[in-house]
Amino acid sequence: MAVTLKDVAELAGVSRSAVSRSFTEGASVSARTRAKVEKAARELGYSPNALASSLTTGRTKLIGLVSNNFHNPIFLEIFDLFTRGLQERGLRPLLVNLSDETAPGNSVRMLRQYSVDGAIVASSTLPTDFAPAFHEAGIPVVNAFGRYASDPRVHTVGIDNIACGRLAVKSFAARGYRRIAFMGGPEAATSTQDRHAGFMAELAAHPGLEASISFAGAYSFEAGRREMQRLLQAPPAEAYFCGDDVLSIGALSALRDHGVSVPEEVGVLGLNDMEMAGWAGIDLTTIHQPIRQIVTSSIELMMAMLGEPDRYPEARVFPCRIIERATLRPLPEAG
Amino acid sequence: MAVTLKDVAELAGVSRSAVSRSFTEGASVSARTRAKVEKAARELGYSPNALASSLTTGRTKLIGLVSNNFHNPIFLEIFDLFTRGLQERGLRPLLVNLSDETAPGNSVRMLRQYSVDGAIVASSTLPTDFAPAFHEAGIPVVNAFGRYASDPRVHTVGIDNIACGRLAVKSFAARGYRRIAFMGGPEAATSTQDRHAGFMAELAAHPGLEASISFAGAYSFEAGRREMQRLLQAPPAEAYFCGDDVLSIGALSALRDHGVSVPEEVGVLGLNDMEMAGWAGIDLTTIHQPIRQIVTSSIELMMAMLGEPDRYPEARVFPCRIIERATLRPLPEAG
DNA sequence: CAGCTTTTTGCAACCGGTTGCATAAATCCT
DNA sequence: AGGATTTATGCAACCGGTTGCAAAAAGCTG
Repeated sequence: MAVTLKDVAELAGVSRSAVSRSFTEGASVSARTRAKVEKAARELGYSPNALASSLTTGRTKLIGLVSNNFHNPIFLEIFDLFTRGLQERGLRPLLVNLSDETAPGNSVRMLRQYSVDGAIVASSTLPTDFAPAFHEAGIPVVNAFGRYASDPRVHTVGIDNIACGRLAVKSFAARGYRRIAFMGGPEAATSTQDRHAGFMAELAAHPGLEASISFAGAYSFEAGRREMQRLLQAPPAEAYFCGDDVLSIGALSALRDHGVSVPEEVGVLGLNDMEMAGWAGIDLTTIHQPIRQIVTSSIELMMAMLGEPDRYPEARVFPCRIIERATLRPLPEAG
Repeated sequence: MAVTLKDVAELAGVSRSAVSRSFTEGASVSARTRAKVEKAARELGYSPNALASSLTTGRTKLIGLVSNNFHNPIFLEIFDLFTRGLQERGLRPLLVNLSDETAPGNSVRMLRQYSVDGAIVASSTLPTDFAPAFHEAGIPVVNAFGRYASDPRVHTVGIDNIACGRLAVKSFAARGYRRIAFMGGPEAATSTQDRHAGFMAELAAHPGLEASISFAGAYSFEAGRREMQRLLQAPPAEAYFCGDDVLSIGALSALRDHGVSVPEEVGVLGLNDMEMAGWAGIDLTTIHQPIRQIVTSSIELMMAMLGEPDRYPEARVFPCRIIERATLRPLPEAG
């Protein structure tokens, strides 16, 4: 049924090695044999079996793409960038949906069985020892959107969530908000913890500010809406830093229903700058996370590791900046 | 570096076949050897190489998941369902992002090289001969969200887009709208064509109605918004059937900006019923597409085909129904 | 315990490729 | 032209598993 090397060799009247060599870049074959082989291959509709060759070459060009964020629309943008970027470099994404799993055992085992050349863990919510487990199992790994650490155990690409937390407080202060609030995502997510930590740290530097803290159950519209509804039972703060855009949009919907005007009475600041944040009618002021750069950089790092598996681990951090839209008061005019 | 069958065999003091058999369900091994083997395997941290075994068994458990819809948030929901469903059945999704490709050649070749056991083409916009190309290359294929045909060449699971077009017109008529409009997605998408055809067909049965037709450039917010802005330069219709929810949401934003009240002055009907359609503040009346059932059914069909590759092709069609929300006038009270 | 069945085991060939090595063919040089 | 190099080719072993087959071991019967 499937046509193999042998069939081509027979038709072309050459040895199997000759066929194999004709299909490998830079192998020692004369132009004449290569031509014969290519002709025969074309006639038979042959294409080499990548899996069989991986057995001897030790490379499958398979990259595990591991994630647990299948409910936040920004991850569709991220998957798009990852899959395109990997494909452009001849790599194939093998997708692993963790669902609610938070231990690495299963995915490590599975990806080892499939001999992936590497794994990209794309998540901002997994525990810090998740990605290193791949490294320990001998799988080159890049942790995209992972927690920044000054002494990373594995390659990490993302933003400094602590700095984001600080940035939020600074922006609030600069715009004259005084009673401010942190409304985080799930408390177990490392990104939430770091943003929270940054928020608190910066708060200490602004004695004039008062802050309140709460957490939503998930990075989702419903969770944000519900949490804001709960908060609105008491007099609200003047500005909320929400854990994420989709959470912010949920919060905004609760504020609107409650007849609270944004940004006059209450300001909202998101994080991510997903496509939807810029939609007319939403117009969310948010901290931009440079996902395109993070993805590109993660893939570059992966490519580098394929050539040099023991590459010394590094953390790549990208700066975030505020995108001014309509849910936060403008900065007072300088002058 | 990697630990193989041979290592385990040596440690356990048995033959390589014995080890192989210990890891295959229902093979002929005594309990005693299996125990020895398992112990040795555990000590060495062995797990069998799925790719090597695929060479002889002819099964990789790899399923190509082919799509080009990486800009419509509903596809995140769809990917979530597919990846979970496949994983639960021990299958591994190999993701193919077509970007703007519309010819099957590349993906067929690639998936053949990786000896996938099957391919799921998940798209409502590809040309009708896309999925059959996999079949012709000997790859079992299911076309999810594909065009319904009474004589399918390959397994097709989805909705009857023609019926959806009719349903839209019927709903408009029942609610007393008279000047109605079809605002489709990209004209080249089969789903757009079918919804359009259904719309026109049903229109013929309602002599009292007047209709206008237009198409947006893509299934996206921006495209919907821009198209509605264009339409609003002339007096608008009373009700629009938009090609898709995200398109509808774009249209709604243009209507709102224009000060047009929905559903009083203009009604909007979407299609898909993605999560976002139900968000407070959007509350889009829409035709529900049962994506969970479509995905589950596609996977079932794939499983069936793995056992019986020449299975006679069938089309599975799921009914759609209107979800009543706030962007269409209610039905007049019966009585 | 012999004789017959059934179960377990190892051998060896195979899956579809790659690659080191020795040899054959082509090319270069004087 | 003849010898020295360089390039091209095929053989055979190997990658990490599976599996048909025959032989060995175990189980059963009387």
